[in-house]
Amino acid sequence: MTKQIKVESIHEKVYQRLREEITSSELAPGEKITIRQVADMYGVSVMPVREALRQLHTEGLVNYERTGVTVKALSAHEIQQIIEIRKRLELLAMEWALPNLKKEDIKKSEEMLEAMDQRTDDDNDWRLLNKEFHLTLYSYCGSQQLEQIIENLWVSIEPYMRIYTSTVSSLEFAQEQHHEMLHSIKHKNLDEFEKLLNNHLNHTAKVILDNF
Amino acid sequence: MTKQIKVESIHEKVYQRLREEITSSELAPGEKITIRQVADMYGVSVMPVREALRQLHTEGLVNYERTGVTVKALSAHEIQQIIEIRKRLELLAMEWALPNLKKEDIKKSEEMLEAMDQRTDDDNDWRLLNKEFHLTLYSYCGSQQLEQIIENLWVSIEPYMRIYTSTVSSLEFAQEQHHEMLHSIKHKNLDEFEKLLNNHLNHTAKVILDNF
DNA sequence: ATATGTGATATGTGATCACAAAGGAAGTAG
DNA sequence: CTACTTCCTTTGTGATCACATATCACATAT
Repeated sequence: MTKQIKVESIHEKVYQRLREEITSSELAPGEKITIRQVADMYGVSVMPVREALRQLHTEGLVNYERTGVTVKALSAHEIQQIIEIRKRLELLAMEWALPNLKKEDIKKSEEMLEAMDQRTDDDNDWRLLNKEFHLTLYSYCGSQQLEQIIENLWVSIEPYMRIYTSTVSSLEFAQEQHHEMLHSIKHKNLDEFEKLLNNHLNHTAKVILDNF
Repeated sequence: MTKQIKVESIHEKVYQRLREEITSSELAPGEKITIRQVADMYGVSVMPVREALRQLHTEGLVNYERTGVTVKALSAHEIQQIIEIRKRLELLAMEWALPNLKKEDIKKSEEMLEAMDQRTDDDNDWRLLNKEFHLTLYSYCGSQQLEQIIENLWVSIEPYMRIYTSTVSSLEFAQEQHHEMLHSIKHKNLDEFEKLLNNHLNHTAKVILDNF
């Protein structure tokens, strides 16, 4: 038996790091990225940075322009569209996940929610937990492809979620909705979940767009 | 006024070429790709090939394994799931496209369909036209993101569409469905379109999976 | 003073070289 | 004859160098 060693290549690390910086808005939408600058900053050559940026470009997080690379900026309309797409796909994911969800899985999600209830004072913490909460539920859908698409959509609007999480009342309202959604999941009530999900995402969109 | 010159970089060309070879099954699912081999074949260095493969990897068309890169092979279940995702997203695309479709756009699609009627004897021709027919309609949806996702899904199962297009009776049946779908679009009847689209994709899935 | 042309800088792209790790082949011990 | 070890080949990865093009600044001419 060989112990699988996690060998993470440099371009993978750079990719993860850049992606984190984009989603956390350390690199703001529209900001310029230069390959050599990133390479120097991380103490690597330009090669891994190029591959990382190429991947981010394919995922739609950065734009290659005539000169330089910039962090992709979304219009209000695009954000609205992405949220609409999420409605459809996250419903489908839960549709597929429901039969696979065991009691202990739901129990785990409930605990996660309770942990989040205690973190409504820290945007950044809550934002990460929120992502984990949703994506964990969808991960039971049994489709790599669907999971991947949903995560990509999630990541692409994550820079704008700061607008959402910076409103304290939103977080507490969102937690209410989360509890209701999990309740509907517990009772395998997909129609109810659909309504709640749509409300949840409508509210998310509204808060973001009102403060855009 | 500057006349935008289309400067296509080498990695872009390699990407297009490899993607075409994969979707047309010249490179079969599971087949091994080596960077240097591709580089030599196209008379370029390994660099552009690496970037092209990285992009294809992000799109899910190739796998990076411990040694070598292979063309992604889908299971029957994955194909079924992708088609299910397509149902939801293509319905959404058409929902958004309907208000934007002008009479002349529909007229153009009708002409495309009629051209396809004459090509049911040539799988490959018909396959390309079929893709163009559908994606052109969706292109009016007004969402780059949605278009991109749909095209990616389309491309990822395209290698398996040969199974579908190699059945002559399928093509003629598909054409009937296409005419019906376009008819419902012409009359802005989204509910009807949804039914037809689902039937169309169910049939596609059935033919592929029966001959898998 | 403004506009145009020219040169310098910045930056993405491509080629080549070197390296490390994995897989396979061959040789040797039991 | 089998199994294990060793060496070589394959192959992806990363670094460095060279190049082309776009942008910007400055100078010069009208």
